[in-house]
Amino acid sequence: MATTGERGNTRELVLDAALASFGTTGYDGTSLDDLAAGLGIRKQTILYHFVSKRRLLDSVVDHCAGELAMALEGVLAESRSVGGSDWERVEGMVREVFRLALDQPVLLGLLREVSRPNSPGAVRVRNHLEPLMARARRWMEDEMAAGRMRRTDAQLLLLSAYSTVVGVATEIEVLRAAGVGPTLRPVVQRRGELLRFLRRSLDPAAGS
Amino acid sequence: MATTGERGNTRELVLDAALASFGTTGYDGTSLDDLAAGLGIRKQTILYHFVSKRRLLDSVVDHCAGELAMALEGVLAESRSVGGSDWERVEGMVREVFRLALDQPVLLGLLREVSRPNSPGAVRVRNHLEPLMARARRWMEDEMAAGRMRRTDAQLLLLSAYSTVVGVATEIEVLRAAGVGPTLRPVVQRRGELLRFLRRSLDPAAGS
DNA sequence: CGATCTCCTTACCATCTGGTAGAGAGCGGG
DNA sequence: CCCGCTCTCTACCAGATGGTAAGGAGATCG
Repeated sequence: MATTGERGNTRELVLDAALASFGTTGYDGTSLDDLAAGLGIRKQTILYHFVSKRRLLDSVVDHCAGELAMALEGVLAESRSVGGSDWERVEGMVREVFRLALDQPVLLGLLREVSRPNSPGAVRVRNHLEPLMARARRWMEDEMAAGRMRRTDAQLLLLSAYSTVVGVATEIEVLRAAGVGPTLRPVVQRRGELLRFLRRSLDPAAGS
Repeated sequence: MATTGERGNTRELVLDAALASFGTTGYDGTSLDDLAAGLGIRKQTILYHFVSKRRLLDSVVDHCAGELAMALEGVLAESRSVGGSDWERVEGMVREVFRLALDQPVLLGLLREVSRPNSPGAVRVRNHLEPLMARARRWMEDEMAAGRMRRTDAQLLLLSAYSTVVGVATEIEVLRAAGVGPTLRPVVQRRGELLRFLRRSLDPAAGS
C-alpha cells in the first residue's frame, strides 16, 4: 500500500538519511533500525535496497563522490568555455568545494569519518580520490612546465588545500570552545586564507 | 594471583589501550570485551576501575589533556627561563605540539573522534580546551597591545593553527591516495608552512 | 484471470553490547 | 587468626544489532 504515488524514491531517501547519520553519528554509531525509523520504514526495506550496512556505506560514498566529481567537472567546463586563466580555474574549484561544504556540512562529516585508517569506507574513498588527485597533479605539473604556473611541489600543495577543507569540518567544536558561534565568517575567512596561499604559490602574476 | 609484583598498574595499562582503540577505531567501534582481551584481562576489571565505558572515555580525555597541558607548560617555563622572545615562545609551542602529535598519532585520532559534535566526549574536551585557548588569546592580545606582536585576529589565528594540526591527522588516508607513503617529510613541511604563516602574522621583526 | 516482478512487510535469530551480582584471592592491620 | 580492603575473576542478563526467510500488496503483461 505504501507504494502510492512515489516510486523508486525510497532508495534516495535512504541514501540521504544515511549520509546524514554516517556524517554526524559515524558508521558504528548508526543503527539501521534507527535509520529506518527516522524514515517511517522498516530496516528490512533498507537491506532490500542495499543488501548490507557495509554496502550502504559504500553506496553513500559513491553517491557523494559522484556529486563532487560532477560539480568540479561543471566548474572546469564553465571556466574552459569562458577561457579563464589557470589561476581563475584553481580559484573556481576551491570556491566550489567550499560551497559544497557549506551547503552540506555532513559531506565533511562523512569524509572525516571515512578517511580514518581502518575505516570500512577508507579504501573506497581512496579509490575515488586517487584519480582526482592524480589528475589535478598532472595538470598542475604540466602548467608549471609550460610556465603558466609558478613552480612548487604540486602534491604538497594539494594536500595543504585538502586538509584546510577537512580542518574546517573538524573545527566546529573548537569554534565553540573559542567562543565563536557557528557563524559563516570564520569559514569564509579561512577560505580567503587558502586562496591567498594558493595564489602566492601558483599565480605567476601574484606578488611574492 | 594476578597481583604478582605489579600493583595499580592495570589502570594505566587500560588507559593506554583505550586511548589507542578510541583513537583508531573510535568510541562506538571500541568494545570493552576486545579492549580487555587485548590486555589479557576481563572486561569487568575495566569496569571496576572506570565504572562505565563512557567514564573510561572521560578518563582518557582527561589524561591526554593533562599531558598536553603539562608539555606546553614545560615549554613555557623553559622559554621564560632563557628569556625567549614572543615569537620564540610561539615557535616552541608549535614544535612541541607537533612533537607530541608525531610521537603519539593516536592523540590526534582521539581528538578528531571526540571533537565531533554530539560525540560523548565533546563537552569534556571543550572544557579542557576552553581555558587553554582563552589564555593563549589573552596573552597574544596583551602582546599586541604592547607592540611586541603584530596586530591580527588572535582567535582566528589560533583556529588556523589548530586545524592545521588536526588536518595533519586526517591527512594520512589522503597521503596514501596521493601516492605518498606515511613518511615524515610532508608533516615536517606542513609544520614549516604553519610556522612561516604564524611568523608573518605575528613577528614584528619578520618581513611582510 | 493468473503469472511474475518490484517493493515493503512481519517474524525470527545468532551474536555482541555494556552493565550487574557476587564470589574468591592476596594482603595488611588488629 | 580473622576481619576488611583491594583487585580480579566467573556467571549472567536485558537489550540492541546486523542479517535471514518468507509472505503479502500492488502493478504490469500475457
